[in-house]
Amino acid sequence: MARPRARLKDIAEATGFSANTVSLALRGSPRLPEETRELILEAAARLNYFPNHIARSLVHSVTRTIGLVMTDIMNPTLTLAARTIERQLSLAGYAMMFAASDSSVENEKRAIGLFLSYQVDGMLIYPANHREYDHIKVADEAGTPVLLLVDLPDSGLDTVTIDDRAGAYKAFRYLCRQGHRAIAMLDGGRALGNFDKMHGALQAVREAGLSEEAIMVFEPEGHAPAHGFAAMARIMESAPPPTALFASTDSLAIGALHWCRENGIAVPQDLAVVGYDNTEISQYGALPLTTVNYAADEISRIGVDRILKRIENRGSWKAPDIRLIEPELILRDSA
Amino acid sequence: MARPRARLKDIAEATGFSANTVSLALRGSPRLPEETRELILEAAARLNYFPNHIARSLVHSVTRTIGLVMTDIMNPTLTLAARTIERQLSLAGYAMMFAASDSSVENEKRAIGLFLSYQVDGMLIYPANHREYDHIKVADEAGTPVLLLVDLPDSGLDTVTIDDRAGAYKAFRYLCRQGHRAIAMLDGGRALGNFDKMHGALQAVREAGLSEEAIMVFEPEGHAPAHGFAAMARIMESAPPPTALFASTDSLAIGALHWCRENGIAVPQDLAVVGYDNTEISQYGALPLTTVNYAADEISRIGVDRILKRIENRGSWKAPDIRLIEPELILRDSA
DNA sequence: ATGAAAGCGCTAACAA
DNA sequence: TTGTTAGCGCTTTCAT
Repeated sequence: MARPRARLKDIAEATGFSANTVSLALRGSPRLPEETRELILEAAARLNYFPNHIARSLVHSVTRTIGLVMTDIMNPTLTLAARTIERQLSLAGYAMMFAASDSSVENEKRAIGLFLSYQVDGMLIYPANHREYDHIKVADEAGTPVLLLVDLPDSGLDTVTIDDRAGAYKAFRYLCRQGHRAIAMLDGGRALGNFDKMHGALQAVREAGLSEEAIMVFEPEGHAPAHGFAAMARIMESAPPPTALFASTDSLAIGALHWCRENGIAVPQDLAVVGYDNTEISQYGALPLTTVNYAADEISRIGVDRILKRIENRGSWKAPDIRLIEPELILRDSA
Repeated sequence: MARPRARLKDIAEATGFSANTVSLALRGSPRLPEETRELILEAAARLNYFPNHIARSLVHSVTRTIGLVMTDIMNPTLTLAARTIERQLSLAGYAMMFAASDSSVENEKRAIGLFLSYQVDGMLIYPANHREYDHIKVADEAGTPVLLLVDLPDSGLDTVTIDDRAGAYKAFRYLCRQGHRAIAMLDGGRALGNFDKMHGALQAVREAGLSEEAIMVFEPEGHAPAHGFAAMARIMESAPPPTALFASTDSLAIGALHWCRENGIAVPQDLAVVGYDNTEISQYGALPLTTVNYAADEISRIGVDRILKRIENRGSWKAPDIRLIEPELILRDSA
């Protein structure tokens, strides 16, 4: 029980061949006679052998592992992204290591350091902060390809992400066209230095011929539904109260809806609500919620493709590439 | 740019010491003079050195990595579990590899094989099927500790999980006491060989002095909200229709609620709904949903603790331990 | 057709 | 206090 695992050497001794021959046989080398190979494969099966990937990695300096660093997997968008990424990697024969930063740059640094020492072949990063990303650049420059899933302006890093400016623009254009003139914007990104959605909102409001004051900005104290819930009390105290709400994530929107339900605000009759980050949960979630489709699935697929291509190219690498995917509104009975 | 990473040897050459001394210095050996250590640390920093964990793992036959295999991370319960597990592992200085089986035993086998060849120190498994688990036992017996997050009867494997029988019992006892006599049970576990919830339901119904026919069993065609949605059409066609619904996961319940909303069924007035697997989403989710608290958080914490203890004990291992956590009902305005 | 030897980057045992 | 040697399990020349 729990005897040491079989090694090449054990198979070698069991069959009378050398470790080298065993290695060749297991990898199906054509230059070995049928007979020899079968003998070895049989012994391997009998000894319950399976290869030690760690040793192989050490020889090749390639681990076929990639690291995924995310802020918080409880955010349904990121959950979906994580799932798709794992699937794609698995199909490509890569293993995935996972770490959560909880939006803390310190945690993110630690995770990246961990992954580097584990010699991952590349990393997909959903960064904690839009301003502090030197540690990410350093990793990339030291030779471990990094792909960002959020656009960090001027980072010079490879990126595949949603065009949040365009997404917020579409949401606000839609609300303006519905006649709303007082739109609350519950925006969790500002504190982390992300003003993309704000810029899109402003553009839409301006194009509609409205004053910028049509947008009432609020910052939640976190990203969970509870924070959306808490913020609503403040929001609805405004005079006059908004007739529409844009929430920068579905999680916040869900909390906001909960507050409305408890406080007798009918959605969408009394308050139109637009979320951001469409996921299965909200799609089938019995919530009167129009959302901007973050398309986490699509960026994940494209992102994995991209980084694997880069890893497999090794030396030859061109300019960093920033790919923005434009999201669409998913209309339901809201707004 | 992308020059090969610095190794101990490089620092050795840069400082004039031997690789061994450098290794000692970097690990803070007390038997080195202050001066030497500083010299070496400085050079290491200058060369941007960080340790190659792969090489270290090869020497120690210990990777400080554990593998997590789950059916589907989109299930909010499992999302929460994954997060907690990652956190706990990270605190303990372990890295986590992740793989999803999508409830396919084939995928699960592949994932486990992958993890074994990556030499993980242990695995946490949320199994795909309640009957086929030989491949899991084999891994454990071959010396890689496995901890199950679902109880597989007679598996003889270490387990930390929710007592689903007790959970379903409480849910049905509650519904019976509210006067319900026709309770639909949307149960996604049966197809996979899990009858725990069914047993709990039967017990409650019997104790209430009702016939077993008070339970109307339905099997969804999958685990996503969409499957709960689809099943509802069949469920509400029954004559007479049920006055209460028990859904074996919150995802199914969410889909069911969506169907109710689209079909003018008021919850909980027309139909009481009890879900299973309480998560943040449903807690703040603006849904009139009573749920059984799966306590994914708690089992994850206990589970990680357990497996790390076992790993660190190495040789000495006693009888397998099955720990059942009893869930509670989270009442809201439903039922 | 098969084997011997060297080496991936690191650590541990033993010398000096 | 520091260096030398051997070896973790595997792959890769290069011999035979």
